[in-house]
Amino acid sequence: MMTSCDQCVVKNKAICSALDPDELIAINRLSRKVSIKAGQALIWEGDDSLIVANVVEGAFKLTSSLEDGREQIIGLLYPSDFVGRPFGDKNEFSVTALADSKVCIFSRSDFDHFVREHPDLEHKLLQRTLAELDRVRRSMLMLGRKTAAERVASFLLEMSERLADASCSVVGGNVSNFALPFGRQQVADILGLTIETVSRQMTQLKKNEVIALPDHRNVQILDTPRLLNIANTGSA
Amino acid sequence: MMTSCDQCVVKNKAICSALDPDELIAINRLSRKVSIKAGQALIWEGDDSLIVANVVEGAFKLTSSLEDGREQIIGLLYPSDFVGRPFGDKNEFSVTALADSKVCIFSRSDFDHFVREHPDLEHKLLQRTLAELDRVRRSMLMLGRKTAAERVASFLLEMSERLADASCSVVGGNVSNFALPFGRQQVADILGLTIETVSRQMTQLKKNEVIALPDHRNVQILDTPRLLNIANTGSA
DNA sequence: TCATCGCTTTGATCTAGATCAATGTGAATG
DNA sequence: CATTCACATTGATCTAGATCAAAGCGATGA
Repeated sequence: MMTSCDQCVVKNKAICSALDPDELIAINRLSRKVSIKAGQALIWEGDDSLIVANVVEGAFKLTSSLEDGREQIIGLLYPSDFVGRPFGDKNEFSVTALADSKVCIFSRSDFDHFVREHPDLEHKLLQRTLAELDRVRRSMLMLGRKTAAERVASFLLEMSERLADASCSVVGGNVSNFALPFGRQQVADILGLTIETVSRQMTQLKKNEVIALPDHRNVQILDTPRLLNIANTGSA
Repeated sequence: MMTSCDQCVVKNKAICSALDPDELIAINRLSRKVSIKAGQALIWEGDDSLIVANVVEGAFKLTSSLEDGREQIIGLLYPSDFVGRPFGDKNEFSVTALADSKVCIFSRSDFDHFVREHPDLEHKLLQRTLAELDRVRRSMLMLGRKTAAERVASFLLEMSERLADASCSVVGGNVSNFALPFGRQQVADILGLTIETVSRQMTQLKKNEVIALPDHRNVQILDTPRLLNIANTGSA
């Protein structure tokens, strides 16, 4: 028996990978694929938690804002990532598409029930939540205690881990190429800085030949050890 | 049949509350109560994840540090809170007692196995982890985007929620009394500020009669609405 | 009762990063 | 191919909060 889950591009990485074929058929009945245009919100801060979803394609930002418009990006979500607040009645954060995206949506109550009946799925969800908690806690150290230079360096290293294009890496070298999936303002909102400070730190790194900037979106790490050093101690 | 869990002061609030009497007997065999003196570490950043625990008595801080000694407090742990990193092989953060404390310790591998065999327990753990994730994400907004005045006000409100002593509240009033379980430096490490800035913000709030400070450890909130306003907009 | 010690507060100054203000750049559009 | 528009960079200045440096407590203990 075929389900649309069989053809899902994230079936092996999303939490669904915990399910066997019968279970996939069951969960498939609860889901629907939805397209979201860049800039469109999937979940609003303060909304009741009515849906949860898997990211299938594209990218999202998870944000929290102050009344006067100051915004902090709390996390980035890529294909196979899980979105939403299961087992809770409010969404405390907004989820907005950074690029044209596709998600596989479930009603939260359907999902909650299904999860409780499938411990392996619940286990996958727990593991993901624990990993995300580690990641968020790491960024608390960054936001609370790191300088602008340290933040930008840490950010570039983290992005290169997530996005490094293996096909571009020079054999035997430590060169790493990647395209940031968003602009400088978003970087600033991730790092808790202003756009100008981010820009200045980037040009500084370029001047010192730690990175190259072929264009505004692309980054090439030239000297990983030095970048690592800056990320952890601020000193070049 | 009696187990020491029967007499445990946190049995109704800790994750163990998901277990029935038979299961309590089983998990009891895996646990041991340990006393930790104030200032002593239970877990070190970077250690292998060999144990997990429930806090039974006292208070702990969860911290992350930079090589040069800058420290960020990532969370506070009170009785019934769960400590440690299940289903992972490294502790990314340190856990240190703020006061003389007692914990109920499990070997991580024992605990991991036991949890996987008891879905209700795993569910409790998931709910706790999701709630903690919400809390940590809220503090990312604080660390990334709030001013010193906003941080201190938010902190006092959060502490009053956690620690407000009902017996001290004036009938019909909105007065709220509580004792901070730690000194100014720790507050600074929670808020990503220096001790001097925290102190200045506190005296400012006192001068404006938003709070009273009977002594260094005790706080009395005199004007909750105004404090709320400062927490969210910075303006008195 | 008065030293001592570990905080906390207060004051003076400095600076990293914000803010304000042009200027540059490159992709999209007529 | 100019024009525009959305970002990014760069420069000049300002300021919130850090840093440096003295005092104030309020416990402890001789």
